[in-house]
Amino acid sequence: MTAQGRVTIREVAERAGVSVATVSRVLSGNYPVPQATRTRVLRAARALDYVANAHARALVGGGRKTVAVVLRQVTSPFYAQVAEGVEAEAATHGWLCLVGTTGGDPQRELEFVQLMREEGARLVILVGGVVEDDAYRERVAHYAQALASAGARLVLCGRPAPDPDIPALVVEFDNEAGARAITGHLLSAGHRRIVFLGGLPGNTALDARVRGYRAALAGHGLPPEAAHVVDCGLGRAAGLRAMTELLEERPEFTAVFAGDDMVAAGALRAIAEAGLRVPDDISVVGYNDIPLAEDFHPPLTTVRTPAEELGRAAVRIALRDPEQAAATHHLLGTHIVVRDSVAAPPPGRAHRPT
Amino acid sequence: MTAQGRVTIREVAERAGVSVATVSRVLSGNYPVPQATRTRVLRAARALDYVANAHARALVGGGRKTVAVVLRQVTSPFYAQVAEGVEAEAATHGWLCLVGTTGGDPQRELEFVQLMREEGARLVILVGGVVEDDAYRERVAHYAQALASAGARLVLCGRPAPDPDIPALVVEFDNEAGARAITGHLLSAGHRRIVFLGGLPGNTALDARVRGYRAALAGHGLPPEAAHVVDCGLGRAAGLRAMTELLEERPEFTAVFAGDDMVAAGALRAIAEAGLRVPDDISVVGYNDIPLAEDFHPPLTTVRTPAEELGRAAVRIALRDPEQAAATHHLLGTHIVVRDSVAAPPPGRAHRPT
DNA sequence: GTGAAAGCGCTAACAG
DNA sequence: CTGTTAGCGCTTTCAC
Repeated sequence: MTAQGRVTIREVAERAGVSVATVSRVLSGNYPVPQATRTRVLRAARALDYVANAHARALVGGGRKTVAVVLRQVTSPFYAQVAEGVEAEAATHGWLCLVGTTGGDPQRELEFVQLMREEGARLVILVGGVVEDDAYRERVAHYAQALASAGARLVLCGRPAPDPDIPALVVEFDNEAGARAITGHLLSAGHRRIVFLGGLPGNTALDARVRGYRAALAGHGLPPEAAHVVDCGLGRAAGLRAMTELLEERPEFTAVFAGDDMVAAGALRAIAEAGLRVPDDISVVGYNDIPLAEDFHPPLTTVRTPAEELGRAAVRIALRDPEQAAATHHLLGTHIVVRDSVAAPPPGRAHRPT
Repeated sequence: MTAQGRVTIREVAERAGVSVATVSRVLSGNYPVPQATRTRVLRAARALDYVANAHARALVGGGRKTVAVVLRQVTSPFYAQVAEGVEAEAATHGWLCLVGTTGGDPQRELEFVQLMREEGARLVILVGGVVEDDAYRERVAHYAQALASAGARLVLCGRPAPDPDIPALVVEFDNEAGARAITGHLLSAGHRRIVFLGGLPGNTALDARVRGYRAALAGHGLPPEAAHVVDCGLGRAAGLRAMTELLEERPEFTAVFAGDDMVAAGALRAIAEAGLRVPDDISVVGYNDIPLAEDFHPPLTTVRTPAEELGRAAVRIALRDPEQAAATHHLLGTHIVVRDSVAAPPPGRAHRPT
């Protein structure tokens, strides 16, 4: 059994001396029931500490609405904030929130989505950039179609819809604009040799940032060769390693644009270990403005992506207008938060040609 | 309906030209079925993209095992790690993991536990210290009893069992020992005026740390008045505010023991804003060793509490030996990780009497 | 007003 | 080997 000694509606009915139908009516509260019986039933339920069986309820149709979030990991500050946003907004609407993590494994993602179909989730939210290959497109198209045919909806947060007529709602940040802006900030400070640390070719979020970075460079009249992208991927460890190598091999840059704040953390550490100072010797900027970015040394100038708002928006939009929401694309804005990790390049190194 | 167009087992049966029982049997795989029919059924299920209805399954007994974690918030690095541990261990066992957040509100905690009872969760894990008052004790006793009578189990992570014979499993860190050790570390460096920042009277985790702090002081032959506990509560903002005030009013201390790493982050910032340096002017230690603690300025010396392991242990122990596990108390060890935020007190201030 | 009864989709006897 | 059937706990017509 689902639970050995669980109290059922029948026992409540017996104790209250009414039928199960009456108990159901009282508990659902969607049907007029005279005050007298009402209290009798309530008292019985209270006494037995009765809780309804959610599965039975779901089976017959009145189930609790469920939203599922799928992320790579909850320990990433950024993902955690998105999850919190989803959870908070879901709670607001009285929905239940399921969280699943995949560790970045497409197989586990698939299993989890399958599981959510079984559980009857009405909303499945996939969070985070991915490498967008054919396998991905096919997989997501399948999710969307399967979910849709069961009356559920798919939301992609920060990852692209594989096909415009796939019934999926896309909500993401304007990565390209954000990257363009922060690169512009570096440019304005006088930097010309800026390396982008943390590329991840195929990953849509990172690719967009790289695009924005290149666009800003070009917009400033710099030649395409001025761009220097290091494809080390994300994470503090990657940033630390890549920056260390870069410092040894080709230190002819004055600023670093890290793919996200964790990469920036690693880069900062590498620079410190090399005996250099930020921002005096090298300027560094990040992306996302995670909660502890201002506790880095020095406090990090970065792009603020309101992650919790992303999560909230995802469920809000999906719930607000189901029909219209499908197959639409929502872009959330970002802005720069200036702290202490950017300064003018050191005198001898500014404007130095390639 | 639970979902408009959801494919049911009956449709699969029809398409495969067998009975629903047969379909159920091949899908469950717990009953011998000849290869021929087996493939026919599988093919039909595949073609229809059938997924079983988890609620119907749960209703009849074969439901998926579910574990629920309840935490204050997922954006706290520490809680996030615990949640990740629970999720990972649950996934290992093929269990589903539900995450609920309360924002610290007992009312929401109660609602969530109720919800988990409805959902038929077999394991409910409450994470994080709380203020232990009569209301709390009563509430938890009720959870435990209700869960137990439904064949489910309650696990308290980092919070005390209200009563030894309440059927709840307790798994937590030895806060007192950890606090004693790190205070000892400060003492060994020569500090005698150490303030504990982040007390939260009634909160069992913090109270234990304060006890460890006092014990270490006493063990070093210092009088009880040497202890100075600032009850500012947890969080970066609290640490920042409290430290700022402290620096203005009573700067006669040489080291700070922050209740956790977030408080330490705030304290560090306050000290920097006051124009003082860590560890030259003031030493600072934290608690928990969150992932970014080494990116603070300076890298923070702190107590490592393996949070993910706490989460894993909670489910592992609960699952391993249900009978024995109930009403037992498990203490997980911690250790100091030394980084750069502690030094000897500045010459003029060491050993200065009260 | 309230009860009896028909399922929701599935599994597990129990027959055949 | 496979089909029939009886529920799991609940909501919801449909009668009384």
